[in-house]
Order: sequence, then C-alpha cells, then structure tokens
Amino acid sequence: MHADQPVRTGRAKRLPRAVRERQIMDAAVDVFSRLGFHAASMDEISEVAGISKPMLYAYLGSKEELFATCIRREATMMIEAIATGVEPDQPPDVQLWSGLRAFFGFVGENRASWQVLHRQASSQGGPFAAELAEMRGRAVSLVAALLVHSSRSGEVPSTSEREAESLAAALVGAGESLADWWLDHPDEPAGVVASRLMNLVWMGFGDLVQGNVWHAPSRR
Amino acid sequence: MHADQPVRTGRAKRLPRAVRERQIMDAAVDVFSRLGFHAASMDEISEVAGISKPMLYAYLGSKEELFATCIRREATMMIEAIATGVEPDQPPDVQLWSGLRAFFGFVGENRASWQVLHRQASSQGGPFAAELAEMRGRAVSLVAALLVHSSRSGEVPSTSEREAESLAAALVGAGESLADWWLDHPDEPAGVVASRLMNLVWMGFGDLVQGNVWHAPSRR
DNA sequence: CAGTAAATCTACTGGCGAGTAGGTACGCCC
DNA sequence: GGGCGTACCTACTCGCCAGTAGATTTACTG
Repeated sequence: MHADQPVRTGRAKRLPRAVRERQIMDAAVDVFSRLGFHAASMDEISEVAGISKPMLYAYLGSKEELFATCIRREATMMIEAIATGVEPDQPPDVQLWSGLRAFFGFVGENRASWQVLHRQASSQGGPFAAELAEMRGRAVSLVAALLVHSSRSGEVPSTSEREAESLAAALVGAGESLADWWLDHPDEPAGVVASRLMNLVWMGFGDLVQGNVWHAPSRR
Repeated sequence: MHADQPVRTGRAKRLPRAVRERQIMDAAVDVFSRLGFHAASMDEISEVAGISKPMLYAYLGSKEELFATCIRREATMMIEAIATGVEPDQPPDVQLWSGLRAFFGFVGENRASWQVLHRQASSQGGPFAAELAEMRGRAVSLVAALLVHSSRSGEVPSTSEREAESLAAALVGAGESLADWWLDHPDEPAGVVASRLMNLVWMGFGDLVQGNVWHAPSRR
C-alpha cells in the first residue's frame, strides 16, 4: 500500500519541491482510490499529504489536473511493469502468460493504483476517460496484435482487425474483472489467479470442462 | 433510449402518483447514466422529468434512495431478460450461448440502464456497490454453477468451487467489458458480438488461432 | 358546485468544498 | 547574522446543490 503520512502537527518541515510533489501524489492516489474523484476533497488530500491546501494548488494545479496527473503516473508504472515482464521472442501462449503474470503481479503490489486506474478513472466522464482510454487502448492493441500474429502464423488469415480488437477488449475486461474479484479474495497468490485466466482465454471452457488444462512450459 | 420529456412550461399536468414515479425514474436513469451519481443534480433530474424538485423528495426520497431504487429496477429488468432468454434443458454450451445473447440483447436495447448499472453503481462506494454486487454475484454464481455442472457431467470433478467462481467472475467481466466496447462500436449487431465472446470463452484463443470456431447448433 | 385532499409549485436555508489573498517562518549564502 | 527567496500557513470568498417550508392549484366526490 501507499503512504500514510502521520497526522499534521503545526507547520510541516521544509522540503524540496520534488519530494513534496511525490508525497502529494501518493496521498492523492490513496484518497482518490478510497473515495472516488468527486467524493475526494482537496482538504482531505492535503491533510493526508501532511501539508496545507494552497500547496496542492501551488504544486499540482486544480483538482482535475491533479487527478489526471495521478492517472498518468500510475498508468505509466503499470504499462512499464507489463512491458518489462513480457518476453517477445516466445510463442504466443507464453507471451500471453508472461503478460498476465506481470499484470496480476502489478495489481497485487499496487492495489490503490489499480483502484484509481480502473474504477475511478473509467467512471468519470471528462478528460480522464480519455486519458484512461488511451492507456487501455494500448493494452488492447497489444493483445490484438498478438492475436492477429498468432493466427497468421497458423496460416488462418480469417481473423479481421475488428474481431481481434473486440476479442482483445473482452480479454482485457476479463483481466480487470478478475483483478477486482481478487481484491475481495486476497489470500490467493498472483500466479494462481493469472493461470486461471490463462486457462480460460487460451483453452476455453470447452476444453476445461473436459479436464484439458494449459501448463506453463517448464523452464530452467 | 429512455424518456426525454419536453421542456417544462409552467405547471405540470396532474397525474396519478404511479405514473409520475415512473417518469421520474426514467429521467433519473437517464441523468445518472450521463453524469454519474455525484455530478447529477436533483435539479436536473426534476427538470428532465418535467416536474419540480419537491416532487422528487415527496415520491422517491433522498438522492441516495433514488439512485438505489434505479439500480434495483434496472438490475431486475436485466436479470429477468437473461433468465427469460436462457434455455435450461440444453447442453452447457447452448445454455451459455443463449445467456450471452440475452445479455447483449438487453444491453443493446437499454444502454442507459447499462451505464447506470455497470459504470456508475460500481464506482460509488457505500450502499450502491452492495446493491450492485449482489446482482452481479447472482450472475457469477449462475455461471459458476453451470461450469461446475459441466465438468461434473464430464467426469472431471477437479474444478473447485472457488476456481469456478473466479472463472465466472472473469467471464462476467469479459462480458461487461465487451459490452462497453460495443457502446463505442454500435454498428455491429448484438449476435455478432455475443458470438465473439462465446468463441473466446468456449473455444479459447488456442483453438481460435488454429481456425477452430464454435457454431450455434442449427435449429428448426 | 362546493369541499377536500392530493399534486404541484416558488423560494428559500445551510453546508460543503474548490479555489485564493495575503501574510509568516525557515533555511541558505555571503 | 542579516537579507532574501521559497516553502508554508490561516482564513477567507463564492457558487453549487441537497433538502425543506409553506402557499397554490386542480381533479375528483358527493
């Protein structure tokens, strides 16, 4: 979980701007994730951050700007985590597997980030949805590309761009939803959750109900 | 789409309570779906409904109560639509298929309802999430039961309750996400979208990239 | 054609929260 | 240690919106 600066007591210690900004962002992500955009107040964010309201405005601008900045930061962290985790030279199923593992790993380590990204941002109409949609779009395109590539290499060029995109949207949604479910059942390890989704989208119910499951190729 | 009562002009015509309540609910769903819970104002709802604010409070209580009532009404309609569409005596894949078709059919016909249910309700904390979670839970349990039953009949009793539930959560999420994607690509017929998801979750990518697809059994 | 009760209105209050004006203290550098 | 800039604060304004008090109209009912 993120920061929980101790309660304010009088004046805050002087700190360089960069550090304060970081603290403020952490506090903002925390509060936004708990309360949502509208219900979160700048007063509360400033309190959690351990400074006073005008500092917020001096450093991060308006409430909307602050929120957008949060989304960008968290989204970037997440995309980076996944991009780092994926292994581009592997066959399609292994690529998918490593991507899923990286995704669930990130969510497990950064629950507040995930709340802000998924729940809050997508439910606000304004510029946030756009911000979020763009990063979501990147994920969808990535999966879609993987899918198209896979079917090409299998000499079955029937998969249209559009179909691939919608399937990718469904997959990303399944991941999001499963991540939410996971928040309510946090006792399971990330790998188990990831492998369930892997089995669902790679093998399908049709195979699963017959007892056919997918296994990660044993490495090393 | 739902109601768009013409603009207020002076006093509204006298109507029996039941009718007015219906109008108000329609207006509320419309406004909530467009703006979200917090951004929606009781003033705007009353304006869209073609009556004045005290009527809202007289008939539907506070803003929160109104919102909860909306969720209950729309969720009930949706569950009923799906329950009506599913065919319980069929094999698992056909049951899943008819459920998916009913779901996407409903979303297509009631976009505002869907917005309220999925986006708005899930993003507000408090009593709404509970309301929504319960109806979502019903859907998940249903799918989970179907899955467990399928694997039983296939003599493969390995599927645990918990695993089934998480898979069901993923499937429901995939449906939700694909429905959202569909809102941005409304030119596709519901059946096509439904069949894509059916293929994804029943066959899996593994089969799809090989060109194996699922077809509805030809009927009549 | 009253009489009445339900349906409807106008016009307010009270509070919360975004954003700001203007001042204070703290570290730093010569 | 005295200036000086910047980090920081207290204490407001102002608008919006949930919720209400109390007057007013209008359809039935006898």
